[in-house]
Amino acid sequence: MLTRGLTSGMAAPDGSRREQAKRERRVRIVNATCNLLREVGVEALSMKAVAARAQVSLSTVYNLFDSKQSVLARVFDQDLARFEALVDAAPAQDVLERIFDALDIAADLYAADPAFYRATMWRRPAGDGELALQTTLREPRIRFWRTMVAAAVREGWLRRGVDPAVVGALLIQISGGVLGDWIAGDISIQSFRQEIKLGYAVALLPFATRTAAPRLRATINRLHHDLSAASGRG
Amino acid sequence: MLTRGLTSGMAAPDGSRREQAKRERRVRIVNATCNLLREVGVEALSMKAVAARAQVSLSTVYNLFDSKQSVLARVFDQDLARFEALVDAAPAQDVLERIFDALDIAADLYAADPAFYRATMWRRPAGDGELALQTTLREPRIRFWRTMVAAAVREGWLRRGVDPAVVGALLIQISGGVLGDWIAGDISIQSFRQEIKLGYAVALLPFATRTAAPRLRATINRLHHDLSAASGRG
DNA sequence: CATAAAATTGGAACCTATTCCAATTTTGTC
DNA sequence: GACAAAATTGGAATAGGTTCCAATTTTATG
Repeated sequence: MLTRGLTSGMAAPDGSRREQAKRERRVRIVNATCNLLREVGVEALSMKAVAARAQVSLSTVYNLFDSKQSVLARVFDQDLARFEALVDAAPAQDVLERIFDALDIAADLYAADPAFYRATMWRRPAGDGELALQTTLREPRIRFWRTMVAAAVREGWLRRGVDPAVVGALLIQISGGVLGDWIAGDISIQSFRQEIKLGYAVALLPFATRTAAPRLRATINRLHHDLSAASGRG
Repeated sequence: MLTRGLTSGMAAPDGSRREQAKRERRVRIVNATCNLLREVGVEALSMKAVAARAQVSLSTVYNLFDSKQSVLARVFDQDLARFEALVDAAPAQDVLERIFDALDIAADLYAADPAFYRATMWRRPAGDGELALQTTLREPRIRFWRTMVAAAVREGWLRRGVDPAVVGALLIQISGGVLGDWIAGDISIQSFRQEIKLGYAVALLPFATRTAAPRLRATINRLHHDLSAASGRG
């Protein structure tokens, strides 16, 4: 004991083979979860299957993660990071445009991999254990939209004095609601795209400056018209 | 077989002692579920406990209901019926007022029995089985709000040509989002009341007639101010 | 009342998530 | 290479939801 170095009592340093091996196992587990999610959905996703796919024992999964939930949380983190990278890479003229581009990017992702997102974003029918996920998903996404709103205020699209937290919360509520409709199978990805943009335009309008308001009003009128036509036919 | 009456092969008629006994058992099961929900929350709600409380065997529960989920669905139905009755009974001057009264009534219900609503409305952290509930809850609630919007159009608060389905969907999305925040514990019931009203006012404003718009704008300004002050302090 | 259909019941059985433990393997350090 | 700490592993054990079944009770009908 007397001769132990500074790391005594702590885990081995990050660079150690041991920690690296753990990291790799965690990655394998998260990837396995991703893939299984796509293949069988959340409902049928068992920890045993995850362990097998990751070539790791069930015990190890519980060693490296607290619960199924926390494995899924990593999956969501990865997905959000990917989304944010795509939004950053998009060639938008201004923040207002970037906001609506982001919605398109999200819709593209969902459309490209519906099984994954349906499985991922929401929870099962009844049972036992689905709220935390919502929360897990919500937090980092709130931060994203609050940042966007703050930027929109800075750029003069939203009035000075608008609280990014308040408007950001509104946006999240809408995106969550529309996402829920899509996941529940109530609406097509096409309607998703229209409804979420309509919702965002509506949520921003009361806080818009004279510069932004006409653009938002035009968006609202166009989307309300399109959606109305669709709901009329349906 | 030859002498059997018209009900052959079918369940006994509704008035029969048999059907009535079944109905009573179903009621006992739903009530037991309600009470247990309040006492222990969803997470700890077991079908065994429900059966015991309802003085029925576990097998009987599964005889009369498909799953835990469908028992919970009945609980939600009852709750919605109660909510609608309260809204109907509220002494509102006009539909616009009735809409915001309904939000207050909902908030009152939640405030009066947070354990029940937290347990009821959303689902658990991770686990297995929570989407259907969302859907179960959503459908009848969409109908409610669509009806309100349609009435608002009829009374001249919202412009003719506004599609109740489209605006109703927006309202549901907002209420679901704010409810989620409250259930997740992110906001107080006080903020809930403010956020949901703000959201509704925002959602209605772009579709409002000249009569309604000033009222909605005033509501938006007031609530944004209040919420902004709160978020600034927090 | 007798008999058949309909429900209820208790219990076994299966599948999950999660925890615990003892045995074993891997890694870090001397 | 030897020794100790750290992880992994397999398997048992607990709990809950759900299904299945055989035995029993209740209800409907003659």
